[in-house]
Amino acid sequence: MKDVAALAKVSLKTVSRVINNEPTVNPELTARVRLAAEQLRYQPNFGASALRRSDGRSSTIGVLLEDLSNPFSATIYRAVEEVATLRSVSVLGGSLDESSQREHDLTTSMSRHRVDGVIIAPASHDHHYLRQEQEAGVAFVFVDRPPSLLAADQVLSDCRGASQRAVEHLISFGHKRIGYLGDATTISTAVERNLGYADALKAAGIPLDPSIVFQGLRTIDSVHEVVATMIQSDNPPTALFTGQNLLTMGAVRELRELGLQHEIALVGFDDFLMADLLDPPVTVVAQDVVSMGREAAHLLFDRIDGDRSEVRCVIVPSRLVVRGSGEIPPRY
Amino acid sequence: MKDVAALAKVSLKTVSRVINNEPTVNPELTARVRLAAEQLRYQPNFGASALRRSDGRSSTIGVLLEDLSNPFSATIYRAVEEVATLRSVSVLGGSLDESSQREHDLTTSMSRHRVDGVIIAPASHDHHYLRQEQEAGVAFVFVDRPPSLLAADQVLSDCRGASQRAVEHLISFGHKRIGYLGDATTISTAVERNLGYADALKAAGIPLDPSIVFQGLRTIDSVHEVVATMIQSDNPPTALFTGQNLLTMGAVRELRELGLQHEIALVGFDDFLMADLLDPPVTVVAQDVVSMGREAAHLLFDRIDGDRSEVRCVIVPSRLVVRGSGEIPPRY
DNA sequence: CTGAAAGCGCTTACAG
DNA sequence: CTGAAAGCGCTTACAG
Repeated sequence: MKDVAALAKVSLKTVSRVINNEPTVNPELTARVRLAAEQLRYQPNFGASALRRSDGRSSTIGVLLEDLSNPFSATIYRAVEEVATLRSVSVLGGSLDESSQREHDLTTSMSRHRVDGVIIAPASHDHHYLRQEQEAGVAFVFVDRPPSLLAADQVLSDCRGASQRAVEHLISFGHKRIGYLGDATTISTAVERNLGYADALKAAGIPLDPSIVFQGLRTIDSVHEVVATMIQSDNPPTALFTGQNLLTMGAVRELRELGLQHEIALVGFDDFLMADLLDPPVTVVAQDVVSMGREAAHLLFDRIDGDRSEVRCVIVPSRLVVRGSGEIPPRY
Repeated sequence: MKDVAALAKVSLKTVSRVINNEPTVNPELTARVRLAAEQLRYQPNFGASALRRSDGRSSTIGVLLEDLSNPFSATIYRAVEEVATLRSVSVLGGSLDESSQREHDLTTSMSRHRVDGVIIAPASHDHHYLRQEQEAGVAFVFVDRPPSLLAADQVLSDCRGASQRAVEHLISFGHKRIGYLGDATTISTAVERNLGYADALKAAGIPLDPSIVFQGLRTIDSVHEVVATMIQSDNPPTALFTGQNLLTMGAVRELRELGLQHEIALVGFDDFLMADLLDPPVTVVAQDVVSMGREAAHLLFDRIDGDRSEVRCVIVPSRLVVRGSGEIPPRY
């Protein structure tokens, strides 16, 4: 900037004015500055600018999700990026991998980068440590999972209600024995989905049988054994409800291997690519992931723009996508 | 930092030494500084630190890919993040969407953030504009697609050779009439894959028939019409080679709709989730995307660490995954 | 409308 | 081993 000022024969301050598009600059000087900046390929230094600005804005936000390589996180990231781009805001991304340690490390890193705000799908269950940050003016929006011990905006999908409707859908086809496969119970959405399952059974007067409820499953492979065990038991389920993407894929695979894909009904939580091309096509609860990301971004930027209204909680509705696997009647 | 120094009753410089883990500090002072920092919840300011440091390092890199919500880009991002995390480096992510404009905007933004390096899967075909940046010390590594008019490290997958082998695989089952579906010819990998297709035909002495070669396809939907037209022509292909993920899925869907999924052979470039569970399971060329991301990250950090050796080009091998759809013999 | 001085939070270069 | 001064690239607050 010093060099630009020298070349354009104006003061530093005038260069600063031109760069920041302040209106009160003589057009001739503006032209001279722009030319000089062009010639020197001058690029303003965001960091130095943020350091001195009174609002301290870095025009950078953090997006901390479970795993940027999984389709759910990737879609949220992209939806946020879209909104951020419109405001020329850069995005620092990070994957938490269900680790509280990484959550701490990455939020610390965000704070050292002096981001204006953070969108987070948390791994930990105690967020009071973010309180200082919030008070220091960093906006936080929780997405997919609510904050614990911290008042902050959140964008969630209706896991419990949507799960209940999905299981009721199975019940409406005559199923009374519905197996449940769910993720780790440390994950709030997994708990919600399990509750929705229980709600549906209760509403239909079906007793909950813990021997066909499996939680704490995390991968496609972990599902295989569980499904095989359930199916080969004395009193196997006639339908399955899977609480997550990868678990659904695992169940599809195992049912196929057992040759039971047309005998045992299946409804999964979370849609996935090609679900409609499998045999049978898989009925799922589809979350509106793009809306979740977009909503979270809008909330965040509202806060960054100074919205001090009380904490908001946005629930994004999910819908049941009927394709075939969930409409198989019970075998007996 | 000023406050920490005051509370610990030491100079600014001593706080700076403790924060940066310089060894030459009296343990007692170190303890006092740490305590004060703890009490004040002091977080060092990366930006201010980078501004003054002699090496100017920001401990931030940029990762600019086609679309962070697609599995290929997301996997690369994640692999890079993994390596960056080990070095406590933050990652600014961006999606280019095949737009040269966005490529310019985002590289400019990276440069204003004073990133130490950029990993990029470019959209444009002229990268000489990055020359200044390079000379200013910013490392660039191109991934998936080579740079044009710029000398820079690159990590590519063996598109041409792998495509040739895939088409030869079809030929080995007796196919002589193999349709080609490919992405926009402005994308270098799409061109390479098409060349591999042509190589295989040539090596087998099969004339290339332009009436069954379709390029410039970008989405699942765009494929439907093309496949239908080819199949319903007087002289339809007995096999298809699809040059990309989404095109393969589109072809699977259309063949299924035409009821020809067991009649017409199909090999796709790029693996995808559930490909093995379709009927028939889909034979694909699987790129080692994680290795590509990891290699790119290692190259980048080598450069950031001062490696000034000549430009490197890493080719990551792909492999043919035989599953069923590619082993269907010709109908006639 | 323009500019000279001060200072953001930090590290460098030097003196003690 | 410790600290006072200067300065990174920028914006603020003020004077003209």
